[in-house]
Order: sequence, then structure tokens, then C-alpha cells
Amino acid sequence: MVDETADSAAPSRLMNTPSWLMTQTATHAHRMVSEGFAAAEARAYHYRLLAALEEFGPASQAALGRRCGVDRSDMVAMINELADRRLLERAPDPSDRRRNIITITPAGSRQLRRLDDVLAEVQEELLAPLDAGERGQLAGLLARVLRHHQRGQ
Amino acid sequence: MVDETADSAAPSRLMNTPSWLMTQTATHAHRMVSEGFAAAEARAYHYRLLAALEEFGPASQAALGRRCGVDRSDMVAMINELADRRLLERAPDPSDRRRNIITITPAGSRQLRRLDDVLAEVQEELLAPLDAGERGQLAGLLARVLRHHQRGQ
DNA sequence: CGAATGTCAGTTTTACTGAGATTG
DNA sequence: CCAATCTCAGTAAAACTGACATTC
Repeated sequence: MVDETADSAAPSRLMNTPSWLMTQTATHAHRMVSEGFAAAEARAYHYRLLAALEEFGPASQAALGRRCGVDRSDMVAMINELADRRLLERAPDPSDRRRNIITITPAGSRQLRRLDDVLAEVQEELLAPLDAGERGQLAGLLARVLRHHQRGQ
Repeated sequence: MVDETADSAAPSRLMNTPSWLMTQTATHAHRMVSEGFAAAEARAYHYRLLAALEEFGPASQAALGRRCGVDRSDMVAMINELADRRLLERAPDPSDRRRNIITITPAGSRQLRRLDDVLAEVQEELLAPLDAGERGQLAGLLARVLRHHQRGQ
């Protein structure tokens, strides 16, 4: 006998395991952000890099990657793409010739502000069932978990 | 001038966008779960499928996939692997010959309980900075977001 | 006929690994 | 000599797409 009712209800075992809830909601979040950014001809990591540059100023590729949780080896292609669109510039560091200094351009800052608007809309849709207080709670809890696993590494 | 202090501090723009926090924490969660399960020679999706079968009983591949958020086309290989290990069985449905009925075996139930223990340890480490009440809050908020985006689809 | 199912082949994205050359 | 940086090549896993044959 095959149960065919409530076809899409997830097992309670999963609905009670935070790690699964995280990966599932993250999948939704990622898809929605990707779609939203695609309309602006951007990708999710564009936002990360531009936001880090805007807040902390120019940085080496490695430092930038560390801030955004991106591997050094993956930074090359990402920065190539953003540099091709003149959203940032890559220049050798004269004081340490191993490094490139990445600098955001005015066009990059404008794009960042545009992506901020897109992101706000996506968040609104993603977090629709939560009120403002609950959204703050969620962000706070996730941030604490994240900080705990980032520090010392 | 290149900022080299506090190398790994994430931009506040990111620390305030839930979708980024979700994907980042989900990355940590996924890596920790994978490592924990690898020690038991299992994969993360083993748990999903076994949990759904244990709770709802035998089901078709499509119904199982819908419950666990797995695409039909990806179910084939997953079920092959679990069937090879005798953790579940795949048999044609006599009453609807398009379908296979997937049934969990006693060995599958035992493996599920083993994975429950592994998962509990991983959650403990993942959510270390949160107390019991906060863990419940987090799970509740994520579950509400998830349900909102699963219903009607 | 349309819809659902199982299957297969292929792509995309993300994350990671390992190696090399250069420089500090 | 060791460590950090940038770069490149390749891998692995997850999610998705499109197609096809079968069956309802």
C-alpha cells in the first residue's frame, strides 16, 4: 500500500534538524537571489566582492576572498569578470609584488547600490512569512552561528 | 593603501542580509554533516530518504523525491546506491505499472537510527553558540520560511 | 489526448584540491 | 628555507534541464 496523500510534506525528522532546514532554505534563497540578479546581469558573488570593497576599501585578492568566504583559487575568474565590466580594477601592489590591489570603481559603487535594491526585493519575498522582528532574530541567530565557525580559522 | 587588519571580518552589508547568512551557514552545516556521515560511510541524502520512508511508509520514487526536495531525475542514482546496500528495496507497483514502490528494510531502519546519533553530535557542534531555546527559535523560523516556499509548488 | 513516472544524458554552479611560479 | 600570493587544471557534489518510452 502506497501513501499518496500529502505528497510534499517533509518528514518531521527533517523539519526538526536545523542543518537540513538551513540547506533547504539556503537553496531557495540562492535560487531567488540568482534569478533577481540575473535580471540585473549580475551574479551573487558580484555583490559580495563589491560590498567588501565598498566597506573596507582596496584589498588584495586573498584578503578579499577571506572576507567573503571565497577560495583564493576561485577569486581569479570572479575578479576577471568584474574587471571586464569595469566594476573594479586590478593593479599590482608596488610595496608587495606578490599581490594585486583590487579597487572598486564609481561604476562598481553604482552597481552595488542597484544590487542593494534588487536584494531588498528578494529578501522581502524570501522572508514574507516573518515580521520585522522575526527577520532580525533570524539574521542575528545565523550571524552568531557563522561567527562562531569563522573565528579561529 | 591596502587595509590588512581584521582580514576575515565580513562586510556588514552581508552580515545583515539573511540570504547570504543562510547560504554561508548552510555551507558550514553541509560540510560538517558530510564529514560526520562519511565516518558512517553514508551521505547526507541517505538520511533524507530513510527518514521519509520510516515516517510515511513505502512510496514511489517521485513521491519520495517531492518529500525530500530531490528531483525525480536525481532519485534514480540515490536509490540505486541505497538499494545496493540493502537499506531499501525497489519493487514495481502492481497497481500502477509506471511506478516503483520503495520500502525501507530493517537494516535501513538501523542505519537511520545510527545516522540520528551522528546528526545529533553534528548539530551540537554546529549550534554550539546557541542555547536550547535559541535553537528552537532558529528551527522554527527556518521551518516557517521553508513551508511558505514549498506550499503551492 | 494530456499527465505522471522512471530513466538517461548533459549542463551549471559552488566548493575544493593540488600544483607551480613569484615574491616576501 | 619557509610562508604568502596569484594562477591554473582538475575534481566532486548538488541542482537543474531536456528528452524519451511507458503507463495511467
